[in-house]
This record gives sequence, C-alpha cells and structure tokens, in this order.
Amino acid sequence: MIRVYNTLTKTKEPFEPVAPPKVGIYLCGPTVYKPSHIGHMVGPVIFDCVKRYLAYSGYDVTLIVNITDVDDKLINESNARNMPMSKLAEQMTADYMRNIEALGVDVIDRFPLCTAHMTDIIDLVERLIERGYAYASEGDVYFDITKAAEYGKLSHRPADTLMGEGGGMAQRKRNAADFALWKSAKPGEPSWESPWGPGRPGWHIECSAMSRALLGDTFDIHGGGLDLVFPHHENEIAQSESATGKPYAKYWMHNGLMQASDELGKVGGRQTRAREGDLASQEEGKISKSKGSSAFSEMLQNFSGETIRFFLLSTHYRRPIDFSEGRIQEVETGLETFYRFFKRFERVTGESFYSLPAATLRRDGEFAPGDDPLLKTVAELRARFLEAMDDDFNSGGGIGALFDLVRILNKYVDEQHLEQPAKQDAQKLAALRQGATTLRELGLTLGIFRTPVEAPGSDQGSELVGKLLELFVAIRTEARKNKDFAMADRIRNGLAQLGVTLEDRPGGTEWTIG
RNA sequence: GGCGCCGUAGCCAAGUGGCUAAGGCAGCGGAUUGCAAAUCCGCCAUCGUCGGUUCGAAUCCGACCGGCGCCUCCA
Repeated sequence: MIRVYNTLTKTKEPFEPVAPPKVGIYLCGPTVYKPSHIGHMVGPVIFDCVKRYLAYSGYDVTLIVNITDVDDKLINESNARNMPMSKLAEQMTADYMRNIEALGVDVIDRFPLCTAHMTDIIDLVERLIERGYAYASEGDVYFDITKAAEYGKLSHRPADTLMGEGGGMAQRKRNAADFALWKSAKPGEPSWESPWGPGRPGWHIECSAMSRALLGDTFDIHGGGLDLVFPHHENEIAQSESATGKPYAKYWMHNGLMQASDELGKVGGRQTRAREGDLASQEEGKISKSKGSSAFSEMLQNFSGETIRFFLLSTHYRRPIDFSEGRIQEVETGLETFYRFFKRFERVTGESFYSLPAATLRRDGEFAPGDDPLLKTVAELRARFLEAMDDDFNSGGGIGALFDLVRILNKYVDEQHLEQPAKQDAQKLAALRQGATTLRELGLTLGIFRTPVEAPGSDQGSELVGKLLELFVAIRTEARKNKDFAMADRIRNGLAQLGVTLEDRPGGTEWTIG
C-alpha cells in the first residue's frame, strides 16, 4: 500500500484515489518570464517520478503542469526587453521544455496555458461572484476572505494572522487579505475582455480554473514547492471549494526547496545571507546577482540530465536539498558504478542492459527465486526498494537498495568467474539476467537507466582515433605477452595523459575516452 | 513578532519506539592484477545538548543551542 504525506493533515495517509484506477495530478508549473534554473526542475522531476511509480503500481495517471504565461513579472520583463509578452512567454516556455526533456521528464500529459483558458477563468470568477464569495470593484474582482470558513486549513495558520496587517491596503478591497481574482489592465498592458472590463487573471485563479477544466472539481494530488503553500495553494482551495462546494485536491504534496551553495546553482538571484555591515559579502551578493541565476541549460553542459535527475532523487522530496557542483560530481561518481556494471553485463551476456525486457507493472516484475541464493537476495532487495517507494516515494531509500543490488550482481560475476566464457553456464547467466532485469525495472520507476547516457562534452573520437587506439592496444598486448612491462606501461601512461583509460580484463583490454 | 521545518560518521543521506543505525562520496587495510584500473571483502557513527516518559528512544515529550523556511504573486 502506498502512503502519501498530505500537507492538509500533516500526516502520511494511505493513498486512495477518488476514482480508482484513475489518478489526477496537478502540479504548479513555471511562470515563463526568465530561463529556468535548477530550482524549477525539482517539481517536474519529482512528480514525473511519482507518476511513473503510480503507473507502475497499476494506476491510470494523468499529470498536468500549467504554464503561467500572463502575470506581472512577465509584463515587467517584456517591457524591460521591449518584447511582446507572448513572445517572451513562448521563448521561455521553449527553454523550460528543453530542460525538462533533458532530465527525462516526459510523462506530463498536458501543459495548459493560462492564456488559453480565459473562458474557464472568467466563468469561475463569475460563479464566485454569483455565490457571494467575490466582489467586483472598479474593474478588479476580489475574493472576500471572510466568506471562506476554512481559510487557513492548508497552511495551518490561525485566521487572525491571515487577515492582513492593514496599512497600505488597496482602497478597492474590503479586507486587507482579500486577493485579486481579476486585475484591470492599465493602459498598454496585455488584456482580455471580461464582464468587468479589460484585464487579466490574478495569479491564483488560473490553477483553480485549469485543474477543474482538465481534472474535474475534485482530483487526487496537487503538487508544488513548499513556498506555494501560502498564499497560492491556500487561495486555490478557497476559490475552488467556494465555487464548487466540493473538496478540491485530496492530497497536497509539497517538495522541499533547493538551496544553492555555489554560483552554478544560484537560485532565483536570491542572496545567501549577506550580513549587515559586511561590505565584502554584500559585494559578493551583487556580483552573483548581476551574473544572474544560472540558467539550467548551462548546467546541462557539465552534467548529463540523468546525473542531475539522480541527484534530485537521491534524497527525500520533502527535504530541502543543497545544490553544489561538488555534490553533483559525487552522485555522478556513484552513478558510474551502475554504468560500468551495464557494460560488464553486456560483455558477459552479449546482451545490452538497455534492451532487457523489464516489467512496466509491479505485478509483472514478481518472480519466483526458488532456491537460487542470488535470486533470493535480488527479490529481497526489490522488496526493500518497493517498500521505500511505497512510503511516501522515498527515492533516497530506494536508491540505497539499488546500490546493494548492483553490488551483489558484480559479486556474482566475480565469484562465478562469468567474465571467462569457459566458466559460463546457462543457469548462471539466466540468474544474472534476472537480477539485471530487476535492476532495470526498478530504475525505470525512477525514470533512470532508460537509455545509454553520453556524458556532456564526451568525445568518442573519430573512426581513425578508434583504429589507432586498437593498434596501440594490440602493440601493448604483445609487449605484455613478452613481459615488456616498461613498454606496456609507457603506452598506458601515455594514453592516460591524453585522457584515454586502458583497463585489462580477462577478455582483453578495453579503452575509454574521457 | 506569528506559523513551521531541520540538526544521524570527514561530506551527503535512509531510518521516526525494539534485530548488528541502509546506501553514496572521500579515506584506510586486504583479495585480484606483471603493475594498475575496475570489481569484491573488511574497517570507519550510539544519532546537536540537557532533562523526562517507557521494560526499551536516533525515533515520543520539554528546555536549550545551532541552521533554515514562510508570513512580501520565487518551483
């Protein structure tokens, strides 16, 4: 049974969809006014993984990620760039799409645009006015906070702290904490026609309108970053439940926020605590800021999408995660253990790890280990992985089981001497293959080990380079045969200087570039 | 000020009442290797501090110390 931590109740609850086997998930997506940074990738990767795991568990999952393509920040940025808002949105959306694709995020079913749902939005606002939850005021429309009895139930804040501090309150509002459903357009601003005059939607209403249009009045999981709990999600609940009289999302899942601890990962231009009066650190802050938050696309030049994905999944999604280049390099080193095993598997069996027919459904991945000690352990580790994932998608714990799995498979190849063809037999190879297939099956639920990964900037060289290397290897093999180790080492060291690694194995010498 | 989160080995991190506290990175010792690389084996933590509850706590409660978040349209 899968259990999910629900922000609404602050507990882990058994996952029981509203209308099984269907599961609807709505994730708050990006406001497309600037290139995405690593922080924007956390949600997509996590919920991509959540969908994969739920689908693997037998659910029929629909995952929606909205694109906010009209908003104050977009208006400001498009003015600053002297570019139409729609064009800016288009460019930044394209950047976002490239980035999530590089991370292997490709199970999102729909990316609704706010601007494409104006009718739904306006309908919802009208409905709220009709029901007495909202009021029009000089071209704006506000939600009347005092009408939502349960306001504050998600963020668990006492009502009196949510009623605003007064001062600076817009004249048009009844209560300081009332929030805009519709904002009238100032001259020159992009606008849409509405019963209250030309304007644009407030920030919160689009999610209520689009989730309702695509997933219905009540759906299963609503996700987003922890920073959205208040006010955004609190307001969504107020809007949707007031408009429909039905429960909105059943489970609220919030991911922890990325903390940048070096320049590459700098999030949103946020400063890492510049102490008061500390000129040096303030200067540093300015430099960082002027350089801007690093675009995620830059990071992809240094690391593969799979490495970054593995990094994001290596800890629990609710925990804040520290980003640094060193951190990512560490997980990359760990990932390489898997890649080496995949190559080894292919050397031993002649079969590509990536073409193993892994089960896509949990029940199909079950197998009878019989008396085989290897398969018994494989089955245990599989169970451990699933147990971790069942417990609120604990991918960090699951990855631990994966490392154990690859180790026992390596050990099996060692102990059974499977790298030597003479020592192979069909039964042992079948056991190894079952273990590798399980490894792939579990990796796929995390969205990893799908296809061979090429490290960014890796250069496998031309055909000529390949042939030259083969020649060097052949010469060296002969030298080793003749016990001319000085020559053998000279070749290996010389190639190492050029970035080519030679490894001597039972079946011959293997070379890799990079 | 209000609400909340976190503090597990050198670094990262799983575990949230009971077997020997997962796993990764780094390090050390060993097997293997002509030597390496890779792989495997072994070593490396009593869980921020203090107090309490309990037969029993890293896990529950309290205080304190230390990090951090939100309350201001950042995912």
